[in-house]
Amino acid sequence: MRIGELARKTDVPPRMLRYYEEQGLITPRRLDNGYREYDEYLVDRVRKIRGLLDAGIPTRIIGAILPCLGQTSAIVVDDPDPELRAMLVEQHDKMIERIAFLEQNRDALTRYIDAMDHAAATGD
Amino acid sequence: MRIGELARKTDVPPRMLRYYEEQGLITPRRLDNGYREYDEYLVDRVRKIRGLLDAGIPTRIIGAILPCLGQTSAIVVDDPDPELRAMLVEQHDKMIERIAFLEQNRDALTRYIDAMDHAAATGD
DNA sequence: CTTGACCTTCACATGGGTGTGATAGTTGGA
DNA sequence: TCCAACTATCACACCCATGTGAAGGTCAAG
Repeated sequence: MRIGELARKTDVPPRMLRYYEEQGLITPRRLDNGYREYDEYLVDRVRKIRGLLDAGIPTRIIGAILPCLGQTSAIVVDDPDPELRAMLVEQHDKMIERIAFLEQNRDALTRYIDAMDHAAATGD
Repeated sequence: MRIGELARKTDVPPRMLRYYEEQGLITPRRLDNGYREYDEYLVDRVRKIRGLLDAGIPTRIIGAILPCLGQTSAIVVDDPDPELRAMLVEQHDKMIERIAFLEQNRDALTRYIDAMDHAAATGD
């Protein structure tokens, strides 16, 4: 598919798709026109990129860990690079932290909203 | 405490503490010198701000939800503003999304790291 | 009284993600 | 054939979080 369709499917503007390409996160083929041609699997990939960006992870890091996030992890393991491993562990730990933190705040918001609703239902 | 001590305790540079103040996230008292004086409870608050920023939440939103994240939620509920409620629910939902997303990727990283370790332990 | 560590404000810079517009080439249908 | 919709590249600009440095005030210790 071309860039417009991918943009529609992922709700990510073409401008950003080109930017992610520039950052090395996606590498579409080119048609004879020069038009970018995206494979279907890139839809998922772009969604993943968006999620990671929204979670505050910069493209540099995304580029590094993206190849390791596929469900078919068995294939990719061939060079036991200790530096890569350290980095993955680091990002893994950061994610755990973020999750715990967000869970806390999610619960706090739940409580607050419930309290609002309760206050509105009983007194006023 | 003054800004330097708070900076040390929270690992957030003074520059950023002033910035958060400018954004309305913290409001320290002033000594007769003009020096900022921070209460102890602001340590936690700054840590919360950092966590939210790290999670990709902009200061504008942080300012809006921060008053609702205290553990003493019972006190603050007095005006049942429906707009506020809608916003809180929106942020709450976004947090849930982020959590689910991060959990997925955390698990993917876990699997990948395990696979690396396994590959290193058996073959080479 | 001076020095050094702290604080103040102000301003300018930078980096990353994003928006927008100019200019131009391609394509497919009326 | 021409128009509309798409695409391409390039450039400029914006917001936001952050760094950095200048110029100066406060204060405690020597």
